[in-house]
Amino acid sequence: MDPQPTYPFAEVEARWRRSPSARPDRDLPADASKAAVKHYIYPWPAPFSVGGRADLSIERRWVLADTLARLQGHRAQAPVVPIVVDGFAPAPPGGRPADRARECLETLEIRRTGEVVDTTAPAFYRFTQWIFLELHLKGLAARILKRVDACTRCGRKYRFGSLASCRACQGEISERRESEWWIDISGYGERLVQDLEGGQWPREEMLGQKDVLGRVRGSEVSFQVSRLFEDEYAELVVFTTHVERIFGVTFILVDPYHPIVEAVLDPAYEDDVARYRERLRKGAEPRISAARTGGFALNPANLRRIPILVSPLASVPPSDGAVMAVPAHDPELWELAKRLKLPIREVIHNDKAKFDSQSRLEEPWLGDGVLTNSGSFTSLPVRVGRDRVIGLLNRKGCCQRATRFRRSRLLAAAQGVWGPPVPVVHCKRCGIVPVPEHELPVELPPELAAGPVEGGLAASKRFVRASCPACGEAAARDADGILPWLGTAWAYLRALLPGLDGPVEGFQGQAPGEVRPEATSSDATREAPAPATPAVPAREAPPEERAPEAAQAPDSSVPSSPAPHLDVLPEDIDIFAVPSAAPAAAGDPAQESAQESAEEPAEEPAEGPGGEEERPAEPDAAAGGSGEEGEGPVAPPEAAPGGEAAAVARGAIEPDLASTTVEEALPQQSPRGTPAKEPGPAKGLEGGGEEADDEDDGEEEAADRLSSLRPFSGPFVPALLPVDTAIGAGSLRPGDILAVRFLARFLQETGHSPVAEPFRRYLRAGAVQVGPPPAVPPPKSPAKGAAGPAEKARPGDGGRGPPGGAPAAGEEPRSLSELAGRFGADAVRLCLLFGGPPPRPIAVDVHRARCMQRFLDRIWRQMLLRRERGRYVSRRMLVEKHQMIHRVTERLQAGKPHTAVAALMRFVRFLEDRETAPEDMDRFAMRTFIILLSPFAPFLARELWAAMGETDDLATAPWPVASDELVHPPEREFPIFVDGRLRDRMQQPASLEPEKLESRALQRDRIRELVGSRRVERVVVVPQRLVSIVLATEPPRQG
RNA sequence: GCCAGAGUGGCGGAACUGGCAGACGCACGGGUUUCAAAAACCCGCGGGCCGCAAGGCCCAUGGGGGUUCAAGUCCCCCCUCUGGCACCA
Repeated sequence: MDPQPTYPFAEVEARWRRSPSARPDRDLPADASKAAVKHYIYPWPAPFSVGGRADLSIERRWVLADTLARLQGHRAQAPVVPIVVDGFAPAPPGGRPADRARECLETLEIRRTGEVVDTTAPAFYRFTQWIFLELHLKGLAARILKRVDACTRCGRKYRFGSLASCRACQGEISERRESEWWIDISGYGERLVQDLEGGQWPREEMLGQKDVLGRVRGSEVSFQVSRLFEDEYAELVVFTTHVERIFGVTFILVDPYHPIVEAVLDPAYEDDVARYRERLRKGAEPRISAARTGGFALNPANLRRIPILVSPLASVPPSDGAVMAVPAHDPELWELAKRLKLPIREVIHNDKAKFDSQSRLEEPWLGDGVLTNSGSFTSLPVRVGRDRVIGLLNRKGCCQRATRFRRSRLLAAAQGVWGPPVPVVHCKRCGIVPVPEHELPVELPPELAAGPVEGGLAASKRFVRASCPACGEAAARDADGILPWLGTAWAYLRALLPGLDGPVEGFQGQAPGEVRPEATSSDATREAPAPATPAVPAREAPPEERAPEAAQAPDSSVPSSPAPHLDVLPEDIDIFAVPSAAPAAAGDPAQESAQESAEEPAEEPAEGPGGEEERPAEPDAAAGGSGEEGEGPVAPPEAAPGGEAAAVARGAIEPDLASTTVEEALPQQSPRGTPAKEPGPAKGLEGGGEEADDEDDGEEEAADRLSSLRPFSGPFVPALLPVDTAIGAGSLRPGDILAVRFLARFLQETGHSPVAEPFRRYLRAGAVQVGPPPAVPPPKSPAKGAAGPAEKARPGDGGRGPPGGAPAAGEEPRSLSELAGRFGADAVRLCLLFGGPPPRPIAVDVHRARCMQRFLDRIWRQMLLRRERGRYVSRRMLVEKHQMIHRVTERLQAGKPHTAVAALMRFVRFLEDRETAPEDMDRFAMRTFIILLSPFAPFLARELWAAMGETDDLATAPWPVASDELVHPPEREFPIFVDGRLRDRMQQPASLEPEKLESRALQRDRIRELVGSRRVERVVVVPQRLVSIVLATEPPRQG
């Protein structure tokens, strides 16, 4: 035989790439109503880093999407497959990701719909910002100032109060404030959980999301609280899952920074609490500890006065900063009570518990039991008691059922994050003022357009300087960056709105009444909003030039000038100054040494100055700007002294768990805590922590402020949503998906999107590692393979033996284009599909690519051979063919492309079988095979198609349908079991009646022999399947 | 610690609602071809036992119990690993 012909992929690909009809991408049709677009496949946006990557995870998603889309294409549909590149994600910058993505798509012959969407394009993030504003106006997004501890040496950040010195470099820890924007989703939790059931979520994803949301059902109990010698009462709401234990509550713990502390703290205890806080911060206090506040609460059940203490134990979820302590039934509280000599009162009795001679509990009882010491509820079982207690307290008006969610907020923007700027302005007079819609986008300054820069937005003075859209006074732009998820979370809508790049009514920047004074004029990119290639004028503001503190900061343990974060403000706008009368942090210089991190800790986003005092301060205040650095007209004022200390002194104490300050309070941070009322999402946040029981009003009011624009209202949006198949990245955490689902709900509620659930089906595609498996895991092989093959494994031959150590040099340096160049695009596609089940991570390497290439060669040969000789089609061939159709179709739709490929391979194997004549495959069979092949290996398929002389368009050739009759042939083999063991088989008509199957089975020689003289006790016949014979147990002679 | 998921040949992995375990691929062994090698092609390939052979039997889906005519699949206990949560989103 001649040397076996091989598939000349290079030549074929070149030919088809050159062909004008081969342009792989397409646009949404102009007229939606005529279009056959019915199917929407959405590969999750991803960062697309530039340069050699050892990771083809995105390509895997794209190929999977493309393969599924091609299948639909054969079903007379033009599926929509947008490609979105998330440039803001923390990927190494240094190029135009969108361009590289385009190249890659072309290489792999992936069809996309429309242009590659880049989240970093101002035309895109204009709407990210717009959505952000909608969230803000609806009262869901609010700004919070948060304390963090940061290492003064390496900049690493830690939770406030958690450490005494840097875990990584032992450097000194100092407090710093950071601003963050959070979205309150507590009102959406219930629906987010419920609607999981309806969707086609893989079990794992569903559980993950539920887990992240962390729904806890319980009750809220309000306690009257007061200072020691005062009669004035305030209210404290405590969440608990065990109301029935209310009679056992002997004290109350609150977070050391809980706002209620302010209300109840007795002057006599002020020092104690302050010291306690400080000791906690330094790690000098154990977790199980507490300090008295001198405040008391009234137990509504038995009207006893119980002390209020501050303790970190109060912040353990699901509690949100206050717990009613029942020490008798909680180990930690038990220990605390013992230490502080607080009373312990048994309320759940069980004889199994340990009691001392006076029948007092000897250790906390955690199990079940009946209520005791509980007034009229005594001796009720816990379950019953709970309902009764709720009933009682409810009548007293101090208890209601409540649901909490562990994740009730989403981080939407933060200081130092590289992302679209938060489109608001901070004005001394008006507070937080949204940038008007028509001024969107608020573009990134040029030095930040291409990638993150140390110090972030706040470092750009020109950016920060602005004027208040409301009053026209000088103001400062918010310097926080919006997190990547918010951009990608609406990208599936963007892809259906091709016009969104251009002018959109209501959004064009240069509207008549535009108020944008000096701040704008210097900003080059401002003028050209649209698709914007922000001509980056080579970093006009090198980071070094700004902020002298940065230079002095790195290792100085000396507190630098307090709060350098104000250096970004123009000197004449002293917006966030704190009353200079404030006790200037006198007490505590250490707290003030906020400073920038010179080097970024690897895992934290770039972090900058900026961030201001909470609460737009009273206008009369002025903190001196010492004007350290007079670059241009902008002189950074000196920071307002005593940010934190002053705040504390004024009593503006962080309401959230220990470490955050709300600027516009999120509901659950109001002193009362949050009643996360089920049905009503989107309570107004405005007005600080005022109780929003009149939700309707709040909502209406908010609605008034929402945008009247409907930019997302193209014809394709209702036609194609929800997305039919979303292909998520393996790296997506459940919380990320949750965020997208939340946003979808929000957009639906506000009338911007027709669907609340964005995805009909969700597939996850795991990571792809390029190259050979990481290393030889040494512990693995020695035990078993010691003698045989392990010894013989030849390490030398071209990366073969998987455990054989490093593959031959020269083989391995790889990239997508190199692989595609050596083995062809189809082979790479197959690698990505065949590598394993989508959710799992796979590897792609030269060896695997070659295997796929070999498979393509085998196809090539068979098809050439049969094109010459094929004449007829046998029944055997038909059955094989239809089984292949059935398997490929079903497996591909099921999201298991690797088994679909296996079905193709199986068929090819059948063709190669000796028993299969070269003549046995007619033209139709070949057509069918090629069509089935084409979603997986489009180049080869197209070449074969042309070689067959077919002239119709392969891409839209109708997908074959498997005939049931042939998939399940009329004659089949029935296994026969005797006593549960496979003993014989017989060929019989598939639909033979059970009775006949039974009798024919019993008549078989082999079965008669096995049965012998024993009695047939039972025969189980499964029609279409098998016969199972049960014999009576042997007569008991050898028993 | 809490919650969830997964453990199948030497490897990646198949197996629809309980119904012939190991599809497909790799690796490995033998053979054909070749001066030789690569490539290609053919045969074999979970383990053990009986048999010259055809063939047959037994054991095998982390371990141990159970339900069933029948268990990788369902139930209980245990072991191991992974993921999520708990200190961050």
